[in-house]
Amino acid sequence: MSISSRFSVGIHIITLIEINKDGVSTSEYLAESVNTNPAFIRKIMGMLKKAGLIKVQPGIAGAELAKDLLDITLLDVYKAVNVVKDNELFSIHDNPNPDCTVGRNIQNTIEPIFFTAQTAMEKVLESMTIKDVVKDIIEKEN
Amino acid sequence: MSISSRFSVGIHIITLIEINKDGVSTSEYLAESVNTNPAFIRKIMGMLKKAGLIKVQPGIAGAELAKDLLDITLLDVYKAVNVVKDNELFSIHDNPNPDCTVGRNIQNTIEPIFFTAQTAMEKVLESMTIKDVVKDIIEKEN
DNA sequence: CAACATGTAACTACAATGATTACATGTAAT
DNA sequence: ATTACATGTAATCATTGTAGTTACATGTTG
Repeated sequence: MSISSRFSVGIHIITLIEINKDGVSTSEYLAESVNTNPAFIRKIMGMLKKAGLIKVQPGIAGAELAKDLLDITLLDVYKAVNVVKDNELFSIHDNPNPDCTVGRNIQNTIEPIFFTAQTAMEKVLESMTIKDVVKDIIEKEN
Repeated sequence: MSISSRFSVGIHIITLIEINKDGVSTSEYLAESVNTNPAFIRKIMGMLKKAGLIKVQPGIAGAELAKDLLDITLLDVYKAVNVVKDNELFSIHDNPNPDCTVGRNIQNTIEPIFFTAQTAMEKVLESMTIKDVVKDIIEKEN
């Protein structure tokens, strides 16, 4: 199991739109950098648009950021591309036997632990912004 | 995407072996509590055994814990059942375009962030032991 | 040897992913 | 308005992982 690459592709897209802000970021242009096909990029762009992170319009070439770099966290992107449902990073087997001490309690016991673990992960994503990513890439280029 | 229920089932199995320590925990008995089939339970038991968490022997009915309750963390179980490969909770799209500033740096920029996030999640799992789970279940019964 | 449990392999149905094609919709320039 | 081109979106496909199930080989004990 791995969290879908839509997440890393989403980060790539937003980062490139910023770095290419003086140019026109079409789905074809972005697809070439990501190394996939334009339709897949457009699907993800649709999700980012729906989440209010980027601006795209039918018929008009190119995408722009809809928010300041500092106001787009990696958690925003993660949620936008719908890779993990709320509180469902871990799946819990269903219908354990209610006639068994463990069976009738395991779900309620495990659920808060999984929630805490998932939240800890998401907090890290929330602490990083696209600005951090852009900055790091620019530094790596020098 | 969700992390396989093998993880929660693994926790269930170990917990039940402990709570049923005066009885015999066969794969059939465990399967009934988990509400699945014995072969699936045996597959997971094989993983837990390989990881040194439980003791099982071909031909001999029942399983026992191989370690003290306090020494089995949820991270141990998580790693045992092989639900997420090391450093691969998040997948990163491969072969981004090296001719693009973003393409040639995105992987190296994102990788440590994802590692930090995954580690934060796993630290939570490491802080909880089967003893905590058993204790919570017993408390819930009263 | 009989009864029974574990260890595995094989097969199935199902769902998610990412690639790809195709086409409808929308915009702008001529 | 027609042409050129970009976005939006649906449909299809191959691949992969999951969980369920059956079957049987292997091992132990009475």
